Amino acid sequence: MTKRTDRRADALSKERIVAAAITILDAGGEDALTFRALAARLATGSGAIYWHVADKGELLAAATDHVVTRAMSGAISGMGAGGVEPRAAIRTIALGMFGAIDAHPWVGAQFSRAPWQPAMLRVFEAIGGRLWELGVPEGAWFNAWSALVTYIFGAAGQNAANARLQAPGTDRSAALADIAGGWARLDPAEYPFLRQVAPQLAAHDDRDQFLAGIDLILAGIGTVR
Amino acid sequence: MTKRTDRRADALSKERIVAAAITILDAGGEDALTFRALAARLATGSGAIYWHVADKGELLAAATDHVVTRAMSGAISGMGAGGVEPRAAIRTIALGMFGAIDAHPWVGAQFSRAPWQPAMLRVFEAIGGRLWELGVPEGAWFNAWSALVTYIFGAAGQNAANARLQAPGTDRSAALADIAGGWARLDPAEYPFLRQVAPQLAAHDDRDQFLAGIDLILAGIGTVR
DNA sequence: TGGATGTTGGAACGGCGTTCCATAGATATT
DNA sequence: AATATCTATGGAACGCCGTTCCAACATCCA
Repeated sequence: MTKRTDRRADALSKERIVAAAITILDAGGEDALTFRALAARLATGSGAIYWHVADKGELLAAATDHVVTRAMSGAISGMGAGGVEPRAAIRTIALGMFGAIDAHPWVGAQFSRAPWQPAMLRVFEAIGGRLWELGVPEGAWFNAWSALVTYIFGAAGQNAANARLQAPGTDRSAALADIAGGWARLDPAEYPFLRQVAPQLAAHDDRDQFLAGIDLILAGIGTVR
Repeated sequence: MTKRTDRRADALSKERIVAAAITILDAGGEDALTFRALAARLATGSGAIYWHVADKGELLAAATDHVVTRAMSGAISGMGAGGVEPRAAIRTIALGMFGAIDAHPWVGAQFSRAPWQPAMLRVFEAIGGRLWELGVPEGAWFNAWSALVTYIFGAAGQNAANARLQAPGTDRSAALADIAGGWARLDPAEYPFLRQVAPQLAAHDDRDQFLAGIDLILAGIGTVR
């Protein structure tokens, strides 16, 4: 019925459409993904795309799912067979998500629009499973899990947002130095703290910063006994 | 020059436009805010609005700034004059942001599009200042501050996203029970953790959950000495 | 009083997501 | 083998969006 033979060598399919969408998203961000651009790239009409995909939301969800799935399997395979210390495993998983969103900033905005996606469940489970291994007491499972997951996706998403709103040409450290410079020039009476940490804002590494947050939460979880 | 007299009793102004925008956003979400709807509500044309506001981005930024400013002053006045335990103060500020985003879910999406807004700086400073009072060692200031701020805005934003994508009529607990039910029916071999915590997902309170995360991070910060 | 200047509001433009539909290719039926 | 049916295609058209343009009006200074 549906797929007895390929009627054309370049037949459309949801997979081909999602792949093209990811290419466009990576190249030009979320605004660049239009059904017209997609149709042009696939040498077809926009109507044909709607035969395989319900709407733009489903397309973005499918693209996100694809990226997250790849990142998760990459992180897991990177850990090899069992025996990894649970805290290290959590860091690896978190970094996997961070890296995926960093490489595909449009994914960051997508989390807020479609949580509970299948690929996300694997991430959720992976984090939760390691908390078990850590010996977190049962009463604290949900809170510990929720804090970690919230932080991971929140931080990665915010990082992607920063990347997204940066002018394409400019480099990150210059933009950051600009903001830090602004902080350093704030009123000392009203903003003593921001003035104080401005140099660290300018110098910080997003990845290290992200991991430091993970470690703080893990340390907090460690106090629950 | 600009404002010697009011030429009309109902003269347009950025304040009136922003107020109308907030009303529309609260009533119908981000999609409902269009320049046509805004013009209709203000009984004018879309062109007139552009005389006071550069574009939709500036309008959303101004609306966000307004809401955050109000929430912050509310949180601060709620604490009375000095002497509040720093951890309690941090919880109050965090809850203020959480409440603001909960009441105006569209604000959640805005953070990612325009961080570094003036109102945000006050929040940033308030959190940082309390870390000082807590006696966090200087080397840990930036990490502790960053983790807290990231968590607060990430969690509040995700919570708003969940609220946003819920059908207007349906109630929260039913939707949550649906998702929890799905978790409970997952493959036990692949998703043991999610099956285990599904009941807690169904029963949890977003606010308590949010605060539990704050407390975990504060506990983690407490281990840095 | 008469330009100059600060505002207004509605028409128009290009682009978007989506729908519609005529049609071609593949399969099923006789 | 001929016909009918169904899957899949691609381009035109619809309504809405953000934004720009501009003719007209209100107010102010000379």
